[in-house]
Amino acid sequence: MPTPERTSTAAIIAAGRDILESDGLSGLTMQAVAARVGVRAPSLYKRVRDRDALIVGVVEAVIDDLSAELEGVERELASGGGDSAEGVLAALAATYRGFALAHPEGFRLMFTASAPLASLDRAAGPVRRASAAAVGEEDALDAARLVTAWMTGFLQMELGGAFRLGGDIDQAFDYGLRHLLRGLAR
Amino acid sequence: MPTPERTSTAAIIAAGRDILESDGLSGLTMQAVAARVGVRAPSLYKRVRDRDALIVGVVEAVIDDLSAELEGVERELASGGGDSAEGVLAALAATYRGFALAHPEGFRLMFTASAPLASLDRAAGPVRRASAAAVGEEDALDAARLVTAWMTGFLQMELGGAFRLGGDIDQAFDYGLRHLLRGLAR
DNA sequence: ACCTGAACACCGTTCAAGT
DNA sequence: ACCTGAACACCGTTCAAGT
Repeated sequence: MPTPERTSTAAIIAAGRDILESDGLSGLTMQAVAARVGVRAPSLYKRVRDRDALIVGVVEAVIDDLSAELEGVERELASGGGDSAEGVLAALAATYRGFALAHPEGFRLMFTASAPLASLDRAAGPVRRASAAAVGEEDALDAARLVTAWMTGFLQMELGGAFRLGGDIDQAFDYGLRHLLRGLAR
Repeated sequence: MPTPERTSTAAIIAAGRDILESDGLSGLTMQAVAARVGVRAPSLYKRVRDRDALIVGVVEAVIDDLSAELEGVERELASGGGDSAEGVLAALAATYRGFALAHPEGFRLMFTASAPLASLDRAAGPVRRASAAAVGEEDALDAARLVTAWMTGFLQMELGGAFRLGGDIDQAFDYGLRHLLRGLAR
């Protein structure tokens, strides 16, 4: 006899994201997720293969959100017109940092759990296109990797508390961005 | 009646590092470490508070090794003389990358598990001093953070397979280093 | 003094049985 | 068709009992 579904994959992923941010990766247990969506842990296996697959789903959702934010900035600045490629890169960097500080656990997980290639590709698009505008198509990939690697490493360090030695973090971010763009200028 | 010790903290940490590199963090269990040093899991609690403390000990040992390598490069180039600050930074970056590729799990853990401040401070020394020589004392900390963040992010991405989209990774590293130094040049 | 078996709590996962 | 209790394997951790 058919029974109505009591939850959904989307609800499970959403619950996973909430729990991840509040309790960290170790708190992201099948039982915690099940309790939040109102079923027992074994029922989750109807929708996700195992805990690893759930984590990948969560990471994918996080990356999609980040992509949407970056694409939004890209669109705004394009429609406004008159923005230099450097200005676009600066805006993307600020957005990237804002996202990391707003979703620290999800951001860290992006580089721990292996996300689907398509997600990463989409997220890399805006910086990649702004880099092409700044340095030309030939060096675009290398330049985008330079910018992305710096942002990623900086935020990893900021979130991990590696900047405990002092100094102004906002200023360090600004210094890094300025000198990075200077190194890329043609 | 006193009994001779059958293991030591040093042996436990060393076993932890081996297991970490071969089986990853999830394989680093108390039982696996105990088996490797020849005791039962409960005996480990005589020397380490819990699994988290063991992980911190492993990370500290990894950072100390990295620090020693970086200091070795610093010493060599100083005694050789005639090396520009940029040359020293390039050599340190190559050493940093070599270490990450040789000990990928340990390297990743450096930014996941929170290491003691003193360890991080020591590891940051060589890049910090080379940066001071390159850009002057006032901007040294910001410049060192720019270089370190880029290296860290780049390697995090390389190890995590975020470069699956193609392109030559060695060339991307070289491109990044060159343009970074260009951005820092006075 | 150090080591161990036994025990407990907790988690991931499977599966037969319920509706 | 979906959900659940029961069960199993595995892990971290504690502790009384061994030597």
